[in-house]
Amino acid sequence: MTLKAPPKSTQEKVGNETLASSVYSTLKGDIITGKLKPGHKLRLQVLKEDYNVGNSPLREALNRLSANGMVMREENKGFKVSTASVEELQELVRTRCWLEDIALRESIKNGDDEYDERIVLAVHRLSRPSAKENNYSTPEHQELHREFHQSILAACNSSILLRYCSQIQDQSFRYRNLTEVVRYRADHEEQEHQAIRDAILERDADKATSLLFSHYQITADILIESGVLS
Amino acid sequence: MTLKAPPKSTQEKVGNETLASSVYSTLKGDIITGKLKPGHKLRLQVLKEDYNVGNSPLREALNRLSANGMVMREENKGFKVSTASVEELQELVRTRCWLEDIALRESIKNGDDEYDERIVLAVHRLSRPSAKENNYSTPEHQELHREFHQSILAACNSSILLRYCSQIQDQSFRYRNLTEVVRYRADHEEQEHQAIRDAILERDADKATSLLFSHYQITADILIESGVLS
DNA sequence: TAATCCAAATATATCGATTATTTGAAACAG
DNA sequence: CTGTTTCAAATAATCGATATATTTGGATTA
Repeated sequence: MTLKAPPKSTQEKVGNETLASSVYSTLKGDIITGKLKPGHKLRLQVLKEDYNVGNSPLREALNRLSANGMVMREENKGFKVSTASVEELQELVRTRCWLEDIALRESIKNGDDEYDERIVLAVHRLSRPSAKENNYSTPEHQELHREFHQSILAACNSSILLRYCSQIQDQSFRYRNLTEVVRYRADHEEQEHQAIRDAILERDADKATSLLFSHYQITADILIESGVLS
Repeated sequence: MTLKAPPKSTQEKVGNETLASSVYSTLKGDIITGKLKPGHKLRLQVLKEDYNVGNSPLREALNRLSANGMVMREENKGFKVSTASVEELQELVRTRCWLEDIALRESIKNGDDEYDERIVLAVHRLSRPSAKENNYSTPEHQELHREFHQSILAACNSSILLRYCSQIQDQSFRYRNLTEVVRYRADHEEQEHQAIRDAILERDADKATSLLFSHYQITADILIESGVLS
C-alpha cells in the first residue's frame, strides 16, 4: 500500500448547488478516478483542509456516499474509501450483468428513435480522435464512456433500476481506474461498443446482452490478472 | 392532505450506536409506518425538537435517507418525505418483480438447509396467534413479515442485490402502511406465504416467482383501488 | 509475551452566529 | 383583476469554537 499525498481540490459552489452536494461530487469523482485509493482512511480534519470545507457539509457528503457504497462507515471510527477485492469485483460484475440484462432487454423492447439516436451519438463521440487523447485517460473520455453505458439502458422504464445500474457503473469505473492496463484494451472496447450498438439497433436482445456481458467479463478478467487486487 | 401532529419520539443512543444512526433508524421507521406521511415537509427546527437531537446528526440522517430514496432533498429547500403516487407504486412493483425474480431464482438454485430453515421459521412465526394481534398492525408483525421476504432471497449470493431488494421492500412497506385496507387481506397473505415457501422447498422456481409476483400485484391493486393515492 | 492502562488523536455532537436562499404577503403596474 | 416586483420573515446551509465520547497506539506492568 503506497501512501500517496491526498488530493488538493479546493471546493467551490457552482450555481445554486449546495456546498455539501459539491464536495459530494468531488469526493465521488476522486474515489472513482482513484485519486483516493480503496481502503484509504478519510480523516475529517485532513479532508476539511484538502477540500476547504467545514464539518457539516463534509459529513453530509460522506454520509450520502456511505449510503450508496462508495465509502464505508464504521460507528465512531469514521469513514474510509470502500475496499476492493477480487471477490467483490466478481460480485459486482455478476450483479451488474443481472441488472443490466433486464434494463437492456426492456430498453430494446421500449426504445424509440430518441433512444437509438442517443446511443449512436454516444458511440460516435467515443470514436472521435479527441476522445482518444492521452491514451484514453482524460476525464472527458470517462464521461463519454459512462454516457454510452447509460444510454443503452435509458429506456428501461424504471428510474429505480436506472439508479441502481448507475451506482454499479460508478463502482465498476472505480475498479477500472485501479490500473492503466485496461486502457490497452480501449481500441477493442471501441469495436465492442459498436457491436453492441448494432445489436441494439437491430433489436437483437440476446446478441446485445451477450456482447455486453463479455465486454464486462473481459475487463474484469484483465483487472484480476493485472494483480492490483492482491 | 391532513396535517397530523408530528411524532414525539425522543432519541436515545443504544449501545455504541451513533446518534445519527439512531435518529436515522427512527426517522426511517416513522416514514415506513406512515407516522410521517408522503410529501410531508421535514423542517429541521421541528425535527430537532421532536426527536431531541442537534443539527449535525439530524442532517446526517436525512442525507443518508435521501440517498436511498426514503426522503427527497432539494437544494436550499430542505427535505421532505418521498411522495407516493400510482405511477411510482407501479414502477416500484415492476422493479421489485425484476430484481426479486433474479434473487429468488438464484437463492433457490444455491439455497442450503440453513436457507430452507430460515424460511420455514419465518412462515411459522407469522402464523402464531401473537403475530395476529390487533389486526396485524403491530410492529412485531411488520418485522416478521419483512423477515419472511428477506429470508427467501438470502441465498442469492450478492450482497449488492440484497441491499437493493431491501430498499425496495422498505418502500413497499411504506405504501402498504398508507391504508388499513391491506390488512383485511392478511389471512390470504398467510396462505400465499405458505404456498411460496412450499414452492421454494420443492425447488420449483417458476412456481415460486409466479406466486410471489401475484402476491405483490394483488396488494398493489388493492392499494390503488383503495384510493389513498389519489 | 500478553494483558492493562493511559494519553493523544479522532469522531461525534452541541450551540450560537452568520450567510444565503426561499417563501409568501404586500405594494405596485398594466 | 391579473400578473409582476419588492421586501421582510422563515428556513436552510455553513462555520467555528467547544465539549464529550470513543478509538488508537504506545508505555507500563504482570
